Amino acid sequence: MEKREDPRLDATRSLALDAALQLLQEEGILAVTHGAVSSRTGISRSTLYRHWPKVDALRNAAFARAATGELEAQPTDGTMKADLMWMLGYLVKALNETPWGKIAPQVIGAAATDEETRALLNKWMEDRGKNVASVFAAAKERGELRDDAPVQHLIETAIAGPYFRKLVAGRELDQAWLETHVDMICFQATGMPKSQGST
Amino acid sequence: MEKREDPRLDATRSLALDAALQLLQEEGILAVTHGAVSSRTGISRSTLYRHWPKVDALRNAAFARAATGELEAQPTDGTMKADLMWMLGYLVKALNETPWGKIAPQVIGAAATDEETRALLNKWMEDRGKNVASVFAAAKERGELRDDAPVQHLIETAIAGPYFRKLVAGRELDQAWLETHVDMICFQATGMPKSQGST
DNA sequence: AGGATATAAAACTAATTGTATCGTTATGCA
DNA sequence: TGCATAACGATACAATTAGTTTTATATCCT
Repeated sequence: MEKREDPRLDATRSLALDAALQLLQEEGILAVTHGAVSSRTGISRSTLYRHWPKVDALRNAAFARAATGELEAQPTDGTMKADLMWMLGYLVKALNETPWGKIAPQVIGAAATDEETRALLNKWMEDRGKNVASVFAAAKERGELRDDAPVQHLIETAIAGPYFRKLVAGRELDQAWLETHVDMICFQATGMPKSQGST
Repeated sequence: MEKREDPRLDATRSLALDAALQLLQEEGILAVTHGAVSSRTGISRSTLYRHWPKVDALRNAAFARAATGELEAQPTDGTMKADLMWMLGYLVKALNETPWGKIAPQVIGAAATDEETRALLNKWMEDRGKNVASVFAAAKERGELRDDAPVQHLIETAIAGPYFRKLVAGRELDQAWLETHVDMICFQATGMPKSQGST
């Protein structure tokens, strides 16, 4: 009995947010305005205002658009090093190659003054935390972890590395760096200087 | 032979930037406008425009204002743990208690689209890196480091921890967390599960 | 087919950015 | 001390942007 949603609504939303995300990446958050999106899409300004009555709503929607579709169910076999390489490699790839990597700094900036953006960022971070936590859980199962390994802190550190390097320090994330990072985490977790490689 | 600078110039700059920084902390970067600063200070809008012809220039100046006066020459004696606790404690304090902590997320956001802001942030990060590097250098001198300790990576990790936790993840930096963090770095650097404490 | 609703077009207000002009006042230097 | 310089204040103005309102047209669901 539920009425079907008018397909025009979603068509407009989708078209508008694609353009908004593009603007966001190319010219920054300040360039995301109803007028600019209208110009790019041909959608009239009044329609855009009906969908997102305030410019902040439009910008938040653009942020949210970039934060979707990143998760995937995935392998958890082999050594902790292999698992971490995969999981953090996934994160690195997201930062290097998806819109999220380009706009995350601006999300961080906006989160400082906008509750909704803060919530979006928290959710994203929480999801990353769960991903990495699952790797540690599997490693514990296998008995790879030393007894007093500070697991919570290591999870945070594992994620902090790529984020800080790319977004705050503005340096590059390549495969060599990632392996150094993962080796560090593994050493910390297992107490063993080097696990067997998996370049 | 150099002409003395008109003291009114610096008085205006100082008064205006104090207000700008205040606005930045209270309402975010978008609230920093010539009009708003004029209202707070009584300085006329035309004068502000003479000092900072574009709003970006004003905002960058406000950022720069927050990034000054943080460095200090300081002790480098005792164990690496003590040194790190001091050095990173200093960083934590800056993030928790100075304007920089409040505005850094917005600096990160602005750095994504503004060259000048990026340069400011890079400079800040570089200075932090040097601080922490000096601690490692002293530790090496003392023979505390294990041979294959990934020093560069550890420096980055030491700084990444507080920054990520506070600015990206939005969580709190307290003394207990800091000690966990420092213990982790020390373990990594020395290979010893726990150095002697210095809470 | 017909009612409901999404979109388009346009006019309008208010705020903000930035420029330009002019008179006033304080400063530095001879 | 006096005077040229230049910093400041006031005002008016143009251009852009955010946001509202109204009316007409096109599209969808039942």
